[in-house]
Order: sequence, then structure tokens, then C-alpha cells
Amino acid sequence: MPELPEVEVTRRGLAPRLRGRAISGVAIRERRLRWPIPDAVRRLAGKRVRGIGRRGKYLLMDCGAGHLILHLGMSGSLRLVAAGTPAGKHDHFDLEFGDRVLRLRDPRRFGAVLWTAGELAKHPLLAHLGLEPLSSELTGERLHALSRGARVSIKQFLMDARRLVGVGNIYASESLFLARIAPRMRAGKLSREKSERLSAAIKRTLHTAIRAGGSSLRDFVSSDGERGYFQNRSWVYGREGKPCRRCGTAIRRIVQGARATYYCPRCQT
DNA sequence: CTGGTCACCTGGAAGC
DNA sequence: TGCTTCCAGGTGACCA
Repeated sequence: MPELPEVEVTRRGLAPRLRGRAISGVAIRERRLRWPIPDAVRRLAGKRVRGIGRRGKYLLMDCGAGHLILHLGMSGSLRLVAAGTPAGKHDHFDLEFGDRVLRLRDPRRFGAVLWTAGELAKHPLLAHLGLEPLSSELTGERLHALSRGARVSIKQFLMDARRLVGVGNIYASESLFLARIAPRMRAGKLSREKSERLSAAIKRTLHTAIRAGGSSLRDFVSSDGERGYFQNRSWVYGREGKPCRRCGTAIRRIVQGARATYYCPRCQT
């Protein structure tokens, strides 16, 4: 489910509940995720969780001796359930904490559970990640500089994690709508002003989504409710043919890099 | 290096 | 009702 907001909402839900707690056991029911879950993960039993961080869409659980790296792929979710709760068909992995269990469900198995004892910043999956959009790293100026010379469309540019992390398919369309930028424009042609608008739109879109998800944190942590996603109504995403919420023009759907893009042909130029 | 395409996997919705 | 096809929130691997 996850773009950055969903991952961040997950992190905020889990961190205060797991920080300081000792891992009592590990259950691997299906190790074939994007990469096989390594055996090293079994040796987490007895370790204590120091904190949970995030880099892009990766969750990083600090276990003292190293980090558990978690990625939710397209269909993953993490939930805290009571010990003894029967595992469902796609519940592939558990970290046990006495009476509670952190459970990973991932029907499509594009997610990942990995372990590294080394320096996080040097891990191959993390080393080449781009700007964190919610940090002060992202400014209109930085975005402008970053996009110079890029020949890809701005939509695809936004989704390239080597430039900018965390913006996935939904929020790329949403941010471009807010910034009133046509998705097919070449990234390298972004004006300074458009860069400024886009930078602000990305931050706003992500913050809004996090806030919406945050309101359903209780459900997320305690039960199987799948709330938080999509609960903030979108401006354009998934609205092909429906009237633009600003001007009434029919929203269009196009395909860029094999992914659907939605936009208003009148508002976005 | 860049940019474009494919593959991975399952389930739900739409189409016939 | 049942079968088929299409589509889905990510991203590494591979190609030109």
C-alpha cells in the first residue's frame, strides 16, 4: 500500500509501542519475498528494539547489533496483534514481543525483510537514495537544480528514488495537480517558479496524507482495519472521466513508464 | 551516465 | 455463474 505517507504512518504507530521492548521470537512462514528473508533475522530473538527510523519507503528497525530493513512493496502491511492470533494466508513474517506480535502481511510478496549489521548509509538498497521530501533537503531551488538536464517527464522524475524518495504513483499525480504542472513536461524544462510550486505541493500532499493516516492509527495498530489509505479523497488519482474538482473539466488518464497518470488537461500546463 | 522496458506475485474488479 | 483479462500503491535488473 505504501508510499511514503503510509510507511511513515506505520512507523509512527509502531515506534512508541516497540521501542525498548525485547524480541522474544521470530516466525518466518514464507521466506520468499522480493529477496529471501535471511537466516540472520532468526537471531534477533533476545535483542531489544532501540527505535524505528525511515529512509524513503524503507523502515529501519534499530536492534542494537544492526538494523532490520523492512519494505512493504505494493501490498505489504505491518500490524501489531495479540500473541496467539492465527496467521492468515499472506502473513509471512512475525516478530514476537511477549504478548504482542508484529506481523507482516504481503499478498504480492514484493516487500522485503532484510538484516544488516553494517553502516546503513552504505547498504546497497539505501546508498543511492535521493532527497527526503519532508525534510529541509527539498526546496524549490534544490528541485530545480536536481532536474537540470533530465529528459524524462516530470511525473517519472518524481518517482525516481535516486533523485527524490517516497513519492509514488498516487502522490506524483496529486502533487502535479496541486502545482498545476502537466505530467508530460520534461523535468529539465521546469522553471524556477514551477520548481518552487512543485516542491511545496509535494510537501503538502505528503503531509496531508500522513495526517489522514494518523487519524486511523488506532485501528491500524490494534485490528485488521485497512484504513488510512485513500481515505483522503484524491484530486485526480483514479478519477478518469470525472470532473476536475477545480474547474470541472474531465480528468484524463495516460500511461507513463507503464504506470497510470491522472491529470486535469485544463488546470495543468 | 540516461532513459525505456520487463519481471516479480496475487487478488479483485471488470468484461464476456 | 464461470472463465478470461486487466489492473494495482514498488523497484531492481536488464537493454540500447
